[in-house]
Amino acid sequence: MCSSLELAQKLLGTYLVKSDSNFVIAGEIIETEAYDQFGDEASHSFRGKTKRNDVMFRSGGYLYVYFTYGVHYCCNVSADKEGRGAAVLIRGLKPLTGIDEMIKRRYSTNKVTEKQKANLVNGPAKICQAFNINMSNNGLDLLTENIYIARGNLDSIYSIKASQRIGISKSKDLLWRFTADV
DNA sequence: ATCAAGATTACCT
DNA sequence: GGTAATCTTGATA
Repeated sequence: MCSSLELAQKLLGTYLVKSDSNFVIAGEIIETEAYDQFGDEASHSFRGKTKRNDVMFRSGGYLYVYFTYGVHYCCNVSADKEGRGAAVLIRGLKPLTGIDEMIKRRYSTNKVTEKQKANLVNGPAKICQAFNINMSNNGLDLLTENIYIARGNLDSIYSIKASQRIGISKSKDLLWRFTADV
């Protein structure tokens, strides 16, 4: 598996999919951030392996879920090789399938304003809420389980824009946030 | 044992 | 633009 920097860009345009018993929900990944063990003080893995960040140190393709601010879950895809603490935070999606289900989970109603619709999955914790991803999914193998990444329509190639990562205080200068521009 | 900070969000002015 | 909500982790003693 490639580095987190590389993976963060490769994931743009792919689909994050979760199949539950009665439905499938999916969104196209349009915003990501790379985190790495070395040279990146903002990374959970910067000070080495712990119980919490263990999944970051696995080889690429595992789901790393963490709980933060006492409220929110965020999900990442582990990157790089075994022993290297690297991952990509999924920050933004374009809703594709199972939108009603996402709305229900986010707003516990099926009637929403345009504004709410626009804010459905445009943040890492919002995605976890809409997909019902939590610590029980931490360490899940994205190759064999009910949450996975699907290759999208290759026609939809965006220009990739790099920028500063959101919500961090250290290593702010790194341009490791990637967005898909139409 | 204690404590500060946190890869966020929603709601307020 | 500011802030409360809310709790776990990791660092320090």
